[in-house]
Amino acid sequence: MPSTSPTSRKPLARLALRGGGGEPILFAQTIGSHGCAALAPAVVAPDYSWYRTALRIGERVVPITLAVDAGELAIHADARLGASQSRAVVAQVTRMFRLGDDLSPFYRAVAGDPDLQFAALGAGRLLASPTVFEDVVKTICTTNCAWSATVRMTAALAGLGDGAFPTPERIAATGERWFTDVARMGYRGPYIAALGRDVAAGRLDLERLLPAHGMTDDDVEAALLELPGVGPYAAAHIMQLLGRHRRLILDSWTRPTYLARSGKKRATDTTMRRAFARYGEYAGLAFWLYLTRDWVPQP
DNA sequence: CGTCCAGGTCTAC
DNA sequence: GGTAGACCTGGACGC
Repeated sequence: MPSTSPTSRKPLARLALRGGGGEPILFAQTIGSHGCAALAPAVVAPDYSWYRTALRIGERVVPITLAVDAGELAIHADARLGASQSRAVVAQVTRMFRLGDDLSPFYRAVAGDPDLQFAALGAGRLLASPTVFEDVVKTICTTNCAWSATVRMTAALAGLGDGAFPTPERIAATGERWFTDVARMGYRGPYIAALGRDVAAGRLDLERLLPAHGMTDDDVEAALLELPGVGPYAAAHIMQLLGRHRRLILDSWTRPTYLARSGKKRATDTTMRRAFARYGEYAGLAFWLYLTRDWVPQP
């Protein structure tokens, strides 16, 4: 982990910190947008000034560091790459930040909203992992356990992957005992092993859930709910990372946090959904930002 | 040392 | 379709 700014070397690429509608993107708010973004092999700088993870470019593992340089998103790669490999890095970073997504309709919707208008400065992009597979596995590792267990399980998984998150093939080639006995994932072990096998064998294509493939929210949710270990909470969480922002993430952290933020004594899931329904397709994003607005200091 | 539960899900009614 | 009970793990409690 670099202890100082990594921007001393020439970046591999620099991308505009603008979304698909020309709206601004705050780097710190994005890399600090949710807890999973900081799970291994990724590292978030304590002051949110850089973000580190590793990509797979063909057969290679390419560690990258992202930071803001002269108002742009600078990508530093700890490896010498050819032109097509560099393009692959840029494509994956573009996907992680979902630079093509246009959040400006959401920003217009929160204008004048005392709770959420802060977001229009460039918050609300929930950082995705390099692959949907990584986000699905990590999300399953958040279920029914303390956050410390999520950190432990995902760190063990990252250790399988030569520096990057392990491929489905690598997981498929690992005995199921490893997940339970070494990674200590309990009953989640068989779920993760089965996911790796199904993706590696081509029976399951998680990357098709990306917005580019034109599926409806309902279809994506149904496909996610088919996955072992993915229920309503996990599906909503993964959908947020896919840029599908309608579903509210409802779990043992968001529910009490909503009460604390709103000052209400109690609120059912239906009450919370109704309270954010006016944000339409951004209801889940509005809910998440309402709960996490003070995570990263606002500029 | 036992019980409870944490960023839930699955199976069986 | 809605609701108990079980489920790995390990840290936080109460006794």
